[in-house]
Amino acid sequence: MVRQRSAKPSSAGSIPAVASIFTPPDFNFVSVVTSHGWYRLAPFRWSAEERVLRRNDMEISHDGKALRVVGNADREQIARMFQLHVDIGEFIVLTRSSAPHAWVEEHGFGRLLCAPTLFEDILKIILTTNVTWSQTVKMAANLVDVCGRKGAFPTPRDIVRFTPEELKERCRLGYRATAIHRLATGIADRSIDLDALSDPKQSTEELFESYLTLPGIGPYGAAHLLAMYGRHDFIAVDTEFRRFVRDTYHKGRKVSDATMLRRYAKWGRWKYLAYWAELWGER
DNA sequence: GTCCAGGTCGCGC
DNA sequence: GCGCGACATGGA
Repeated sequence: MVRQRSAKPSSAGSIPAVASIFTPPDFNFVSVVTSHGWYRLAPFRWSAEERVLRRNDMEISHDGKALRVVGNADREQIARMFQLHVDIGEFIVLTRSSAPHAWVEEHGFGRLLCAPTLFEDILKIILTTNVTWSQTVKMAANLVDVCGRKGAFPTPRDIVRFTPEELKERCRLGYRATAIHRLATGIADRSIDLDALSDPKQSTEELFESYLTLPGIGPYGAAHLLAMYGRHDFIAVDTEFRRFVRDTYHKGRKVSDATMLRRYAKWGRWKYLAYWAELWGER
């Protein structure tokens, strides 16, 4: 057992590194963290009171100018998580002339919280398909508990240690276990190359098509993945989008997807973010 | 028991 | 290309 009692960090683990990572002027920490549901999925933990976002191996806060990261502060991963590389300037300009988006600029809305890795984002998107949110939360927690190491989100190698049946049974993944196992296997044996798939030199349309080749990822998931990449040309059409547009603009009447999407055409490469802002502002 | 949830896939036409 | 049913799970 550990007999360490002092406030000093245990000698077994290195002293936690502290890093400061500067953020763009239009960056709003709380807005990004709560931009969508990811902060409620393991291993993320969010304390609204402390304004601290935690994962198994890091603790992140913001002092107004920079992110303060205690623990494993891989800069590339931090930048990915908070979309620090995404320039939302053009979107902000557009919101100034749209009444439903009048609050966006002041609130600092525009960046979406991502996982440190594309793999984690893909899995979590699969976990959101055709289930209730409460089940998504449970499946993510199960994946971390059953397959992850020391509270971390499982890597492809961690997943491949289990059979699809074991994943289904122990993580309660349902039929999603097949796609998740195939994805992990493909990455582990290099038949799926996520870096090549998400090559930023590709056009958004090409990226979309690339994501569609991934097991468990259809048009909804591909659009969602693009958004995590800061590209909002495609709206992830799902029951939530249909409900919102139907109730907000069509008095609850049924309309085609094409009609719904037409409403956001004027937003150009910011369609999904524009819709997401409206949905977000509704709360 | 039935329906459905921030869908995806494979099949038949 | 497009429509349709199956697909695990758990809550309403």
